[in-house]
Formats: sequence, structure tokens, C-alpha cells
Amino acid sequence: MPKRPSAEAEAFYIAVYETVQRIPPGKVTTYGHIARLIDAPQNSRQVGSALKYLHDAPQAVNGNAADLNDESDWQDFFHLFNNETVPWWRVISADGKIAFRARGAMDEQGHRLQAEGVDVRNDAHSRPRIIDLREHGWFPRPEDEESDG
DNA sequence: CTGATGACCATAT
DNA sequence: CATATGGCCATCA
Repeated sequence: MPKRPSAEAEAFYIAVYETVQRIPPGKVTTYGHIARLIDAPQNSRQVGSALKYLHDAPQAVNGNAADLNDESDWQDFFHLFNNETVPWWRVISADGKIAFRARGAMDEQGHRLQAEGVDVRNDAHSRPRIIDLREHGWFPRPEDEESDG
């Protein structure tokens, strides 16, 4: 069970997750791009930390939440954001390679991308196309956009 | 508090 | 193209 982050860090994580959720299937972007979108251009590494956090999250939280006694908010957190609801596999390094080098994780990310038609061989032969969420109108969220003028 | 670490990035060689 | 280096900043021992 991962330790609950500070309120400030949690807000950052949520911003990362909600932004990553706007990457369409079959498309990929980078850690740095996500960081810039959420107005934290210096925190690309922390974007990776946020995604790693999903990996540490309890997968069975939807079924058994016995361990989560008096922290219902904490349960809701992983109920909303987990390995299946946040497409972490669509985030790669700026050089077009998979950055997740933990045991087996690289293969899993490759498989998930392959299933969406993205070819990532982790070499220069076929670099996936990195998209900019803003250019495609996928960010910011229309509902969050302010209109002061 | 200090020092080490990490799913990063840009630049240099 | 691959490796090395400096910078970055939150997290952890």
C-alpha cells in the first residue's frame, strides 16, 4: 500500500492523470509534454513518479477495500485513477523510447501499445510520432477553459 | 538536515 | 547512434 502523498503532491498527481487520460488510443506523447501542459515544465521527472505511483496502487481496491478503514477518500483516489483508467502506457521518453525499465514493465507497455497499433521497438528504426495535445484540441478540457473575453 | 535516487530532458562528444 | 554530463525537483533513507 503506497503512502499517501501530501495534498500538494496529490493535486499534481491528479493533474497528471487527468491530462494523460486525454491521450487518445493509438497516440503517444512524452513526460515533458505532460509536465508543460499542467504548467510544471520543470517537473517531467515527477510526471514519471506519478505514473509509477499507479503501478504501486492496490489493484483490488475496487473489490476489497478492507485495508482502507477510515480513509475513504484514499479509496476513491485509486478507484478513479489506476492502471486501467489512466493510459500510462501512452507516455514515453522524449527520444521515442520506453522509459519504464522495471522488470517486465517494458514488455507490458510495449504490448499495450502494440495492441493499439503503435510500434515501439525502443530503437531508432521506427520512432513513434509524438503528439501535442494542444495542437489537436485535446487540451485543455473545453469544460475547464476560462472565457474572460 | 544531508545525501542518494528516479518511468526525464537537452546538450555535448 | 550511444554514452556521458549537468540540471531539475519531489521523495526517501
